[in-house]
Amino acid sequence: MSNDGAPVRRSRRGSGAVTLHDVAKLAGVAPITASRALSSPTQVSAEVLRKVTEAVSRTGYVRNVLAGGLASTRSRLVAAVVPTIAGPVFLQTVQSLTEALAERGYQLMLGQSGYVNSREDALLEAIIGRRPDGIVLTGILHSPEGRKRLLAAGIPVVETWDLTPTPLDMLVGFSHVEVGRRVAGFLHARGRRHLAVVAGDDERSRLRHDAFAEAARAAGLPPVPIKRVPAPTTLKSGRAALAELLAEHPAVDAVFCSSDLLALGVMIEAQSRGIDVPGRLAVVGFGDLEFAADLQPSLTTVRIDGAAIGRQAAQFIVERAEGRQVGERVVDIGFSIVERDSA
Amino acid sequence: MSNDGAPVRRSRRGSGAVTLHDVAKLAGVAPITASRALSSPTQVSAEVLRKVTEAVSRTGYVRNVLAGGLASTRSRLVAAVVPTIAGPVFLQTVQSLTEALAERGYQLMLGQSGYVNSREDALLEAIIGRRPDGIVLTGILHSPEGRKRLLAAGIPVVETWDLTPTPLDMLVGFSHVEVGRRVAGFLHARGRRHLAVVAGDDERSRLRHDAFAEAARAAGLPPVPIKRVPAPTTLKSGRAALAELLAEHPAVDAVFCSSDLLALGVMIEAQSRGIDVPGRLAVVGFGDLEFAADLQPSLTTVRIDGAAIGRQAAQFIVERAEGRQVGERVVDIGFSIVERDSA
DNA sequence: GTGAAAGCGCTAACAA
DNA sequence: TTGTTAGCGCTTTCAC
Repeated sequence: MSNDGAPVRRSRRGSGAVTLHDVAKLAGVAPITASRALSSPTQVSAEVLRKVTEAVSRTGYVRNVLAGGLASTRSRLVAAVVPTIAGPVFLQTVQSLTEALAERGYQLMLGQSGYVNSREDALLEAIIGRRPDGIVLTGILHSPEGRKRLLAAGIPVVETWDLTPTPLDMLVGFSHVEVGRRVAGFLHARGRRHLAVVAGDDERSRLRHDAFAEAARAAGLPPVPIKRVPAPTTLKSGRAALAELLAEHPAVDAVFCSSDLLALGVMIEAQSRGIDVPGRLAVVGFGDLEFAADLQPSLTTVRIDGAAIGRQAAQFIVERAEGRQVGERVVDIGFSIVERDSA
Repeated sequence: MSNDGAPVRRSRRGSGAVTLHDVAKLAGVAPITASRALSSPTQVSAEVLRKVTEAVSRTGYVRNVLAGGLASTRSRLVAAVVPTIAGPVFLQTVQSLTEALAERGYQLMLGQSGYVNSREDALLEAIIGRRPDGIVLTGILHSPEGRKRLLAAGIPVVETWDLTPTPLDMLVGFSHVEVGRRVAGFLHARGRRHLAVVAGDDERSRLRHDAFAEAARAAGLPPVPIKRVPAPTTLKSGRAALAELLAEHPAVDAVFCSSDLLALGVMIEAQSRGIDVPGRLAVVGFGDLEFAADLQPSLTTVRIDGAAIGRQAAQFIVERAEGRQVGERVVDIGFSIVERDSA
């Protein structure tokens, strides 16, 4: 032991965990070599790889991604911002995003912006502070300053669930206007004449329903009453909205709802009033949530492939982070009208 | 300019973003002083605070939390592990957890373990690699090695949604056994004699339903048939399960479901067969999801305050991270039976 | 109240 | 293929 006299100045700092240095020492190589053995095994000799692998498993070493991220300016962290995770709409997207990222060694950090933009600033600060390799935005960012900050931070941004005319950066979505038009045409073609809307109070649903109303007008149908309910939408507000709607517009024979949950509420209210669906009233939902097919009657609805949105967003961000240039930066994921019994 | 001769070796590394050094220089103080102005403003003079604040807003500086975390060995990151986020059960918990953490300057990183434990190892590695200040586990961690690794990493762990007899560390939950007993008593007291169960295939629901069946037996009721459906539970599987159940046990007059979604499926199937609920069949759900109160008939169910679980978990972890010792490390959040029309 | 020095644990850049 | 050096951007420790 060469501990002769001089005090062993073991620093009190640090986590005390096994570091790459420990592993390297045990394997008899330089730290950088151990690092390479872990991140690009093909670049080291078989012998080194073996020794390092063994040292890792003997020590239980787990790489400190924070330190790695600091050194490489790549955090392998992706932030997802949703209004709230509690609405079932974006769940599939968040789920598939998490999975697709995890498969490639990235993690998801979750941020909830709420439906008001008060917390948005603090949220952005928290996100930018982590230097994520990308941000996935669901729903449009409210404030122009927010958009500016994001751009200024140089973080790749994927906006989803909409096809905005002026994307910040990358975009995965579909046309809400087209949805509105197509559903109006669908109902019109099936002989419905008194169309109505029950909708959550958010930007995207407004796009759909303005287009819906406009298409109805263009087809020569009477004006479309629109009942707005606060976001997030609930079964309860669907029931209440139908009650109000029928009181004011008894002739209504078709309702387009901005979510399947709302549609379920409308159907339950109709049923409890003895109104036949679809005989007397057609109901169309939005989202094709898992329960839609199994309702009685089964729900006709607009299907969005939320999981595909998540996967595509993950791919965009990973490609960008790894320096591969992405060709097309806007993807229209499309939608389809799933025709079932309720309309 | 003292740029005489010697080349200005500007490194090509780094993100190019504004750093604390830039802010400090602009404010005319040392970096450490700028750091203090930002993290503990009370420790610097008013003058310094003013200058630093101004420099921050002029440069648009956002602190690099990765670097801070590396230096302080506190990442201000908390990992949440759920089987899948797509089931509505844990949503409230994840939502309130995210919010409660954000309020205290912590962020949530989301991990999905799936209902099989194949991905669990990779997930744990990814989590530990980020050196989170805490982990919130929902549902028991499957493998003993996983438990060992977590403990070895020295990361505070909060287990939720259950009251395991041998907690890893901290615990926020309720007794599933007690739920089963109480619901059995509830149905028995209302004159039901032929109890049955429709349940998702997970550990916690098994606890509830074994206790439910046992309580029924103890009360002298006939054996309780249990229909298991794969997790995650769906409306569809609820419908199918009731159909099977009635075929095999036509006398059944009460069904306890392991989720509200399952209960909704059971109710819809009953309705489509002309079986009166609650007259001929009582239905009890689990979770008190937001739609439960507005079904027709409204759903009697077991209410768990998922948001309270999230808040308490956040508090546990933050207190631990900030060195404050937590007194009681196990909290029983309780539950209640919400009596509505379906039973 | 303020600052200088020394890392946190890792990887980019350059060299051999 | 492997190693040396010099940071990444921040905060701890210790001194004034």
